[in-house]
Formats: sequence, C-alpha cells, structure tokens
Amino acid sequence: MTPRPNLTHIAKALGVSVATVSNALSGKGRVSEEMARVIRDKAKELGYIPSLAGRALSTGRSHVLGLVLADIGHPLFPQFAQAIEHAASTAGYGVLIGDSRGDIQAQTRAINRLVERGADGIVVVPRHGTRIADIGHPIAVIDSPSTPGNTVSADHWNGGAQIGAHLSSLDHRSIAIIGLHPDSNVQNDRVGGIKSALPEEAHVELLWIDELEDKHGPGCELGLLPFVEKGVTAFAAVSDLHALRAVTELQRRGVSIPGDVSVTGFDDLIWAGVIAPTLTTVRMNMARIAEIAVADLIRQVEGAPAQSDGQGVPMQLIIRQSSGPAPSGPAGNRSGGGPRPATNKTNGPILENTTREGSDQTC
Amino acid sequence: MTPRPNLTHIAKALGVSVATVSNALSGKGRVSEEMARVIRDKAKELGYIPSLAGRALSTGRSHVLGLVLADIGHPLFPQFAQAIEHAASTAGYGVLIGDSRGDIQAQTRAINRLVERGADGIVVVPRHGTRIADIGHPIAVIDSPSTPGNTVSADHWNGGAQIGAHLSSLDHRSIAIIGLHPDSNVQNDRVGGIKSALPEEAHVELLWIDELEDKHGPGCELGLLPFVEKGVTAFAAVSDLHALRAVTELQRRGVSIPGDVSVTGFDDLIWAGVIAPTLTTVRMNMARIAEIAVADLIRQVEGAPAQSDGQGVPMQLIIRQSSGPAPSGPAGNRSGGGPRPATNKTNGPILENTTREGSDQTC
DNA sequence: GCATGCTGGTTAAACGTTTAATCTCCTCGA
DNA sequence: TCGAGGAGATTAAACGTTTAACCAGCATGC
Repeated sequence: MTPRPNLTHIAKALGVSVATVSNALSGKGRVSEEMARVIRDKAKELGYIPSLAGRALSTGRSHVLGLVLADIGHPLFPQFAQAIEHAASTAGYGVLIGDSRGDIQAQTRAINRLVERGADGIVVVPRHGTRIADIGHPIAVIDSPSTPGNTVSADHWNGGAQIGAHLSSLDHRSIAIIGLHPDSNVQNDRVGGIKSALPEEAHVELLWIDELEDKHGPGCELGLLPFVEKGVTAFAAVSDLHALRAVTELQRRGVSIPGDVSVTGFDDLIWAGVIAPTLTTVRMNMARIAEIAVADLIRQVEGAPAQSDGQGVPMQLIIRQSSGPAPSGPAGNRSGGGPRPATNKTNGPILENTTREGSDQTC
Repeated sequence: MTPRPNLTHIAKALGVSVATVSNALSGKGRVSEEMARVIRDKAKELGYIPSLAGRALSTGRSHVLGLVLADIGHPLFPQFAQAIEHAASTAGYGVLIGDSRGDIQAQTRAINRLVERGADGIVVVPRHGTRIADIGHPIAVIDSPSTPGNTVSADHWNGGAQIGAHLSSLDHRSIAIIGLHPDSNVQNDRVGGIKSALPEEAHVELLWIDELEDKHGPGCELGLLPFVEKGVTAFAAVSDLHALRAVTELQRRGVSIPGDVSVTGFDDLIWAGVIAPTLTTVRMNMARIAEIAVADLIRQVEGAPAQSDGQGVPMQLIIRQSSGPAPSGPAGNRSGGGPRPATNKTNGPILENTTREGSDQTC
C-alpha cells in the first residue's frame, strides 16, 4: 500500500518546489492562478491530505479543541458534544474529549491533560460552584450568564421566566419548584426566572433533591403527595430528570397529569417527548451556544482577548401534554394579575402533541 | 511568558546532545543510569512536556483514537465516551470524537474525517444494520457478538437470558417484548435471549416501536392496555427508554407496577434508578468493553492483526422495584418449569432498593 | 538606459522529536 | 601489543509543513 501523498510528491510530480505547492493550496504566497489550478488538480488526483502533525509542528497550532464536561455522565452531554463537534468541525477543528468523572479536582487535571495533548483551546462546562482557574490558554466557559468568567450560555433565567409565564397563564397560583442543588448558578437562574414571572400573590415552595437524598438515600421518593394535598397545582422542575421523577412518583400515587397537577421540566432531554404524558419543557439552543463558544475560542487562539462576560442565548419553550390549566378547586379561579408575556427576546413557544389528556387513541 | 521547554533546552542546560536526552527519557538507547537520572531530574525541574506534534511527525503515530458513535444523541453515549476515554487515556491515548448525526452515510464520512485528522485507530459503535467497510486503518467495532466484524461488545443474548430467567422465576408466563427496530443485531440478540430463558409454554408477543410510530407518528402511545387486558403480566423492553415509555403509559392508565404487571428494561440508563418505581434492568460492563476495544486497537496500531470475531462481555442484572411476582390471576399460579438459572458465566444479580411497592415512606 | 517595483517563483530554515549510524574511549583476551 | 567488542555518548537525517528571505524576469517611468 502506498504511503499517503505529501507536498513533496505533488511538487516532484509537477516539477515545482514544495513551497509553491504549499502556497497554492493555502492561497497564501504569490502563485499564478494557472499554476494554482494545476497544483490543486494534481493534489486532488493524488488524494492529497495535509498532515496535521506536520502543520501543527510548523505553526504551533494543533487545530484541535478540548471539550471538558464536568459531569460527562449527564444526559445533556450528547447534545453538547454533538453541537460542539459540529461547530468545531465546520471551523476546521477536531474535538478531543476530557473526562473529569464528576470530580472537581479532576476537572482541572482534565483541562491540563488536554492542554498538554496540544489542544489549542478548551471548552468547559464546569461543575456547579466551580471557578475555572486561568490556565494561560484560550478557554471558553459555558455555564450561566451570572457566573463570572462565563463566555456564553443559555439564558436560563429567561427560560425560567417562560415556564413561569406559562404556568401563570394557566392560572397556577401555588407552585413547587424542584431543584437539585442550591450551589448551581444555572439552577438558581432557572429558579429565579420562574419566580420572576409569577404574580406576587403566588405561593412558591422550594425543594432541593440533594438535601432530601442526603437524608433518605439516593433514589428516594420526593414525597410530593403532601404538597398536592396542600394545594400545590404545579411542579416546576429545574431539569427534565427531576420532572421525570416527579411525573412517575405522582402518577404512581394516582395523581393525574395534567388533570390534577401540571409538571414542567428543563432541557428537553431524550425522554421528554416519549413519556406519557409528554413533558412541557424548555430547550437550549445548543447549536448557537456551541457556535459562539467555538468562535470565541478561535478568536482567542488567534490572539484576540477573551470575550467580555457572556451572552445568554434565549431558550425555547416547548408546550406538551404535562402542563394544563390549574384545576378550579377551592383555591378559586381568580383572573387578576393575568399572564405576563415572556420577555420579548424569545420566539413564541412550540406546541407539540395536540392530542389532549384523556384521548384514548392508541398512538 | 516562556515558551514551553523542549529537548533542546534540557540538552543545552546539561551540555549533552538532544539524542541523549530523548533516549534517557524514553529509556530506549544506551544511556548511563547516572546520566539518565540527571536528565530526568532536569526535565522535571523545567516542567518538560513532550510535544505530541513533534513525536507524531517523527513516529507517524498520533496517539489519538477516534470515537464514532452512530447515534451520538443516544443516552448511552456518555457512558461509552467516559469508558473509552478512560481506557484510552490510561494507555496514553487521547480521544477525538466524530459525529455522524445518526446518518448512515455520514458514519463512513465521520470515520474518514477522523482518519484524516490523524487518528491512529477508530472505535465505532455502528448504527444498527450497518456494516463497517474496511478502511485500511485499525478499527474496533462494538456492536453485538452476532455481527460479523464485531470486535467486542456486551453479551446481549446473555443479558436477555437473565431478564427472561428473572421474569420466569417470578412466574410470569405471558410476556410482551418491546423493541425499537427488528434490523438491529443488538436488539435481536436481546429478544432472543429473553425468549430463550422462558419456559416453552410461555406466551410471548413482540412489539416494534418503529412500526407503531410509522403508523401513528413519533411519540405516540404504545397501546399497552389491551395487552394487559389480554393477560400479559410483564413487559420486557429492549432499552430503558422504551421501558420508561411503558411505565409512564401504564401508570397513567392506572395499572400498578409491579402489582399488576412487571416492566424491565436494558442498559441501566440514568433515570432507571430514580423513577418511581425504580427500574429492573441489565447493565453492560462498559469499562471492560472499552478496555478490550482499546487494547485491541492498540495491538492493531502496533501491527498485529485485528482480533478474531468478538467476545461478549457478560451483563449484570439489576433487580429493582419494577419487577415482582406475577399476580395470581385467572392464569393460575402453576409452578411447573420453574426458574431456570441464568447462564453460569454471569455474576449474581444486584438487588437494589429493598423498599417494596406500597411502602409509604417519604424517601 | 537604468533604477524601481511587481510578479511568480525558489531556497532554506524552522518546528520538536526519534532513530540509525557513527565515533571515542575503555577493557579484556590472546 | 593489538584487535575485538561493548558501553556511552554524538551526529545527522528524517518526518511534512510553513514562511521569511531571496532571486530572476519583465514592464514601467523618467
């Protein structure tokens, strides 16, 4: 089998110098249009593929980006990886993954390993509560607009506000918000956003799963039934994973969704569209976020300073079956302080699955 | 800021040649033990990190592996990525990800892109029904023992058999198996395994979700209630995602799990342990699979031939709340053809969440 | 008719590593 | 005393690319 062709092969075959070939293919030096054409043709004919190693050695750029997700086990990882890979590869970069196995220390180690491996820059989705040390290398942080040093991220607050507005417009006035951990900026933003869009008179309770699990062990029930009995008509979870937990727990206790209570999530994870009832949620614009992060990274690689603190990309509300009007129970169906419009930098919500609760159609 | 130190710096600082330094650090040439020590110390002192680019150019090896998952959006991807990354990085390799966006054509393109990027070898988890063309480069295929060209994978048949044996031991005699697509070797293995461990007199039905969705649109209900009415007491899904779908659909229709029917899944996906009821499932030994795949790849990179067709790594049954004894209904509780033991190459099942159905404990 | 400047190209060095070939002592055996 | 051989180091080439510096023609302006 023949070794893969390089600049020298092309140059020899055409009787020109390697420099000319290099210039012609990169379009940089001074080469006649005619010569350039001939060279390009020959390159294609021979199936020339530039050696990244050679180029890297010469330029000092590997054209590889590192991707470090604090919690690689997170169900959102595939979406991130896919979006970053796409954005990077469009820009001519490869993506090297680094794993920190959920460990905070390991996060820094993972970043370092990638740098040592020659990554030109790193995309980090940090573990909540972590501050990324300045590594002396281009870095893009995707966390939350309220995290200092954040480069770009979804506008979680705004996403929360859309959920809040949605529930509010359905006349829910007693709402429980389910979060995992109060240290996470992302989650706090989401919670804050939800609250911000509810009328002042609304009653809000907060549940942190980590606290419950510390007490009762991982995978424990959340004990949502008492809340329902106390009049809560909607559970707004800060992630679809928790929403799922809520949905199954409630259904198991015989609570009808969305007949008795509504449940909403966050992130549009894989199961959101296939469970029964399908889940109302809010989705990040991953593609856009990845584009911005990668673009900023590449700017940095080329010498520009890091982006000033980070834009928030609007989220997209997706209304499915799990949210419906609050039951007109004892709490009354007052119509004061009606639905607030979501902040205006968002698109309208997507309405999916028009099949409503109670329809008995099979599929 | 100082440029990162290289062999020349060390050599100069010590008044020796670069070759000696290289030899000392790699332990290859002939260097006195004393000299080697001095060089290693100096290298550490200067914080020397070898340039992968230089090494790659010189040796023709990039020490990077490519990972291409046909369906990068699959919830199993994080586990794969994590395991492969760990195995590779332990062996001194980095992992470059390639995305095929679920498209079969793109799968080959993705593989090629990674090869062009200089990956020494590729790990592929192909889309069902795909045959990986010989790419002229080291490749490791993780699919199913019954796929020709498979390098290593979980023993899906055995996993199915464990599920089958488990259900059988709980006296289920009318079982519906839920799959996605009949073209997948993995799924067929799982289905076959389940059937193989059921007594001959058991009644088995097969449901393919893709066929249902073709008819009724994506995200449609599966219409499981009629099965229950016909006497089915257990639904064995070929993935936790489908199991989840079944659980929510059944619960919504007021069917109690595992009181009325049992539901089992596959893969121990993220939600399996936190939904209510927690899901009985079967888990791959990802770490082991990744190790074998990476080891084989490295052997190939070093010139050895590809592994002969692939070993199956045993799966691990995890018994949780969603499976229980068949209700002693009209079908009777015959105790003939009792529980078959699972095939003997497996460990015993893991029993989690001893809290049983009906316990009202909050968490 | 000659300095000037542009065009299209070449030469050569550089990036950091590995490795085959070579060179210099030194010791040992005959 | 001399050749052989081995230990410990050096020299130099090679990997494939980029890029600064240089050079030969050729038209231009005066």
